[in-house]
Amino acid sequence: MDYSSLLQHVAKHIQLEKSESDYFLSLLSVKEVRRKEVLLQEGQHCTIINYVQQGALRAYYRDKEGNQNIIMFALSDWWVTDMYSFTSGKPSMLTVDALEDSVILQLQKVDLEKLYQQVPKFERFFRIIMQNAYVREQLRIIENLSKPAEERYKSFLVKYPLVVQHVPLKQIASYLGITPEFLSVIRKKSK
Amino acid sequence: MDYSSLLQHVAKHIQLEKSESDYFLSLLSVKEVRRKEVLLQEGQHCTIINYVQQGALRAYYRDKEGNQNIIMFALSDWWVTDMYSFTSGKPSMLTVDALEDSVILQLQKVDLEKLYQQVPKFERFFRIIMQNAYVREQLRIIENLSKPAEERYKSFLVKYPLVVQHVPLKQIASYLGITPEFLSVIRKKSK
DNA sequence: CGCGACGTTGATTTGCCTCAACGATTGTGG
DNA sequence: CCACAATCGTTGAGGCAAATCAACGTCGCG
Repeated sequence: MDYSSLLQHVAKHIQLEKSESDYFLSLLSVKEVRRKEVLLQEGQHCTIINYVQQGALRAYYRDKEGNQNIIMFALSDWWVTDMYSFTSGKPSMLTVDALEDSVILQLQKVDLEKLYQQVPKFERFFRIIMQNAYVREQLRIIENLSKPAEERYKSFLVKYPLVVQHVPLKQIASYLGITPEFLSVIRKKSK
Repeated sequence: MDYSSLLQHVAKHIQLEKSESDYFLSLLSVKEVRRKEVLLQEGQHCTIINYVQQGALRAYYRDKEGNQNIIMFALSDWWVTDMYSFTSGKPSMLTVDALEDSVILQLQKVDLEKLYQQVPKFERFFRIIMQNAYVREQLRIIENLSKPAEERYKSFLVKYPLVVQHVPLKQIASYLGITPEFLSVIRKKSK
């Protein structure tokens, strides 16, 4: 298994000794999933954080009416889990599944706690990851509150060009909080 | 100045030696603000993170049309800043001002960096703070995507009863992403 | 006391949804 | 490798949630 992309990703924020990165890698397990395979089912207790080495995942919330509301896409180099369930221990609200065949590195919550103790630098690493995640979610809230659907769509195209290549339009509609039909109307206007 | 509420808040997540908490407190400066006073103006470079010791702040985004979209309320024991600007160094998108006379403890970005170096435990502390902030924002996105305005309002009443006591309805409407007029319609129905 | 912010009401408009239908792909089992 | 089914993207008619605009009484504050 080639962990170079993960190690490069980590190296952007903290510097590790060889022994530290070895220890870190020893805590991970590799999971290969096929398209549509479910990594986390709504209602389960989420004890795993996933790093996408290759492929594409998504996380969605299913509401009372059964609609899927897409909360995030996760391409290569992204961390994804139900952080609410992961931190609180409560049943997860989200389902995480694979948009295409993917290679995932998994870290158990108990192992993450050990990692924090053995290599406190990872507190810094995940502090930065969480901080960025917080900022991203807040920017999304700002967009949702202040912009109409058409602008949110254009902004999405600019912000996540890679996602656009991997994901059908109806899922982008769901992420934007609109129906596929209405996205279609928007797209026609822009042409 | 009585820092006990801040120290109790910190102690929920990390244990500090006396020398460590003394150092931490030495980095803070106290700012007393009056109702309507601005702590951070949109467009400024945000280099301060604020802890609300007493009172109430809010952060809002002003869109092209000039509408205020309230991003967060911050009561006692909350941290508030424009985290986007704080971390990226870019001009802030948010304005932060006081909803009532308040006592704020301020920490400069450079001092926070020093704090991380001198007392690495604070990496853990802010990792947890950021993680919680991330989860909160994600839950808000889920609500905004999946629930109609009336349910979001009811849910807000349950989740932030203290805010309701401090804040006029039109600001709650803005937080919920609806107009004051429509909130009024919702409230009439519930009676 | 007077003025501006607030909360409310009603009439009208609009952004987006629902439902139904349709070709065009995609993918899958035989 | 084909045939059929499922998913996708799109179009249109009709409907609803929420916005806009205007008006009004109330209240806290200067």
